[in-house]
Amino acid sequence: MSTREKKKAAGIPDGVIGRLPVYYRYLTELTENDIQRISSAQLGEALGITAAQIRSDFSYFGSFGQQGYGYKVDQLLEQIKAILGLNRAYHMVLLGAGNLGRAVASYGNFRNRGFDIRAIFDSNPLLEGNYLAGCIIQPVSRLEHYLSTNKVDIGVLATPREVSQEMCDRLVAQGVKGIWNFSPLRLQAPEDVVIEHMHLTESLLRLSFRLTNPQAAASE
Amino acid sequence: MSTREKKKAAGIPDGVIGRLPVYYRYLTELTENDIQRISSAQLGEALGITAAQIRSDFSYFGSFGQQGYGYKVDQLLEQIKAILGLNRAYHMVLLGAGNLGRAVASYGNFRNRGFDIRAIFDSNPLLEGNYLAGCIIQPVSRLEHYLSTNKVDIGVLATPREVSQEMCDRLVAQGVKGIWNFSPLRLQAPEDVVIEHMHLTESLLRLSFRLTNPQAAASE
DNA sequence: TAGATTGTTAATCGATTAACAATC
DNA sequence: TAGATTGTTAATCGATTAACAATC
Repeated sequence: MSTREKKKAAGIPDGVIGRLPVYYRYLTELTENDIQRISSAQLGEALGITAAQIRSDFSYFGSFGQQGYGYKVDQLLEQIKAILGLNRAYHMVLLGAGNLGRAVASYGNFRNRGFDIRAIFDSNPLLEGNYLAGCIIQPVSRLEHYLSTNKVDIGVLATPREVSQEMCDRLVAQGVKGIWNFSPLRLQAPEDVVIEHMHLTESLLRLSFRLTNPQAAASE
Repeated sequence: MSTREKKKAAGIPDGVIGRLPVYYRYLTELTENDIQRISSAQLGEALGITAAQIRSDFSYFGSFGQQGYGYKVDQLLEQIKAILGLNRAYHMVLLGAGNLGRAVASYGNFRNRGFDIRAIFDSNPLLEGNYLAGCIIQPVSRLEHYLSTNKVDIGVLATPREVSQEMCDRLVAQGVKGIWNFSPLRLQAPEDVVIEHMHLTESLLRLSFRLTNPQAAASE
């Protein structure tokens, strides 16, 4: 077993997973500015990460550079896109067309990267039939029918806290493996379901903590 | 120097800061259900955290329990509220009244905890004068005047990426020490400014990674 | 070739966990 | 008092950093 296989077998650390999107965004910027070559030292300088950590992060997935040269930006970007799973499209459904749901549905930054919200459900009959981001808002009772006739990759939960767990269960029961959760609640789901939390309140409380305890800072 | 002082002097680990809001929410739930007493073992069971870690986390800030008894829920909650800085009000301004800004302004979950958005700015003249969450939308040119006559604690950035750094600079120049950043950009600011990022795209990319690399899971 | 920079190993650092004396 | 559980110390684990042989 190679070092890489050993590292990977133990699971990719959360820190690494968190930095991959950061690399992705910066490399995208570099290609937009026609920069073709970068070293781990330059990358680290730009992102506030040590060069050793960057090389260590990449080494979980392969060898993408050349000694004495560094990395070809476009090649490295392609590798990271592949690692992040960005070479395919994701079929998404949105549950909850309230303020937050509408914002997510209208958010352009991931739409054009293959993350397509293709159906929207809300329990409010007043919203039924309205258009939102190119989708007709459907009653939640139609959820199972939709999921059984469409292979959905990701369910976006922008529902009130009280119903989020039930909605999560219904998504999972129909085979949805990814949940993007905006409701202020830790969801329970089987191990093979991936849940990513976007907790506005927790984020704001961290900010509040850091404002209240300046000495605790260090972060970033 | 006590152990606690030594620990704290080295800075509070991000992991601890991240768990504090989790404790806060769960303890709030317990008080709502009139549960008055809890041990670190029970707390850990409920939150998927080891009891030792919970006690270690608390010990950064003091001794809140009693041997042989555990913790009084209401006392512990009060302590954590104080640690998180929730015994005061925060004067907030929102920059950007687009989809995301509107969602944040309308989001109730932190409004009633002393986080008050008291002014909203947008560069779009069509939005000027409209009401949003009880505030009149003002032109961005009024920002400095507002900040110079109001002590603002937190600026919420829901602006397009292109202008976010400039808006951040203008907030910081007028003494705003906390930035809640929703725009897909790492902001530059002096050390004493606390920046908390809410990066939708990064979150979605982490989800995409975990869906693509199931073996990497382990998380949560 | 000489210079530069990778990928990887070893060393360090820091966070988590286990153990237990203190004590309610 | 006996039982339970804390707060803290020591042990473990894992992630980050430094160093360097490999090599483009």
